[in-house]
Amino acid sequence: MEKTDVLIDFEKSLGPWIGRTSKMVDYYIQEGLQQYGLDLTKEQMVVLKKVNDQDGLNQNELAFLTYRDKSSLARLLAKMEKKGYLYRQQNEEDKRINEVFLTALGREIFQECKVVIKDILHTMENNLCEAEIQETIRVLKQVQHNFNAQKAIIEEKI
Amino acid sequence: MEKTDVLIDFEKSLGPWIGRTSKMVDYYIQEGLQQYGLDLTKEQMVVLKKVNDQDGLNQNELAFLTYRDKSSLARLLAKMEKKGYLYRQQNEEDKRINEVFLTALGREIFQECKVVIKDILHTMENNLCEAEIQETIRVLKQVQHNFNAQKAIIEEKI
DNA sequence: TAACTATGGTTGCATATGCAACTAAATAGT
DNA sequence: ACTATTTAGTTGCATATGCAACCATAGTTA
Repeated sequence: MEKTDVLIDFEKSLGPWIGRTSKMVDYYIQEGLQQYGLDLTKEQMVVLKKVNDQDGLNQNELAFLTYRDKSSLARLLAKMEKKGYLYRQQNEEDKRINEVFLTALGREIFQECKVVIKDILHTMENNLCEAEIQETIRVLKQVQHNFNAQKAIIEEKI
Repeated sequence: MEKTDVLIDFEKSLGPWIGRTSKMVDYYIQEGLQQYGLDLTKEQMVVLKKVNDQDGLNQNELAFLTYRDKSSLARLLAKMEKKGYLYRQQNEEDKRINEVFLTALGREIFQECKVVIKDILHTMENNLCEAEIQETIRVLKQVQHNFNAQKAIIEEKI
């Protein structure tokens, strides 16, 4: 009785559906990159995209923008640097800072990436109209807002 | 010009929003479990829940139901078994199969988990009405369906 | 100037993940 | 009955992750 109760609540909640769908998206991005023969993981792709959008960001900024811990970002950068997709340049004014730039190869790889991303996004949005998509994004933004608001409340108490 | 173009498309697409929201959910679940002093990760919680819902499943079934590789599931089970939350029992008929059961401790831990889950789901759905939530779930299901359909098309070609 | 603090980045550690190669057990096919 | 194939589970390997402790540089304060 109680068991069934919880089960039903759970399946009618946003949480599990968001998680599962996200996992699926990740999987197909990974597969897409592989099919195009790109030596790049999904996570590295996210970083590549951000650096492509904006050159010269430092590691902390990039970590924030890609929703990662700075240590995790540092390790992604190290791998991508090794592959020759980007390089880190110490800032002369403030020697603590590394600014990140794409190499020519990095820019090239990203151009190929875009095709994969476009494919995935296109597939995802089959049989969905623009209004449904935008409405869903609005709900997801609200969910994010709810978490942030909750966090603010908790921190206020401390 | 082209750069801005891609940026806008991307931010108006479902993909990134689903991913970010999912990451946020994961984060708050982890935090919630920690705050309640539960020695359990989010992934272990998912497994705990499935086993609680249905005792006696084998590892392959559990892997499928929790959307994981069987190797990943095996390692989660090993950790949870070590903590005494569950045990694996070899099937007598078919000695290849391990059936998974919760211990009394496992059931107890799960009861505490439920509070955390409920809290998170409740927070997520603030300022959203039931219709919005169900509509969003419908869209997410459609996205999953689209991926499966796409996969079927590709496999057909092989 | 010396000491404290804040900030950017790295490293150790524990966790989780998928894939591929493997073992052992069960089943099918000859 | 013997061989081949399938299936359940494990293990090695490479990747990614967050947290906490750490180092070096910069900025602040006494």
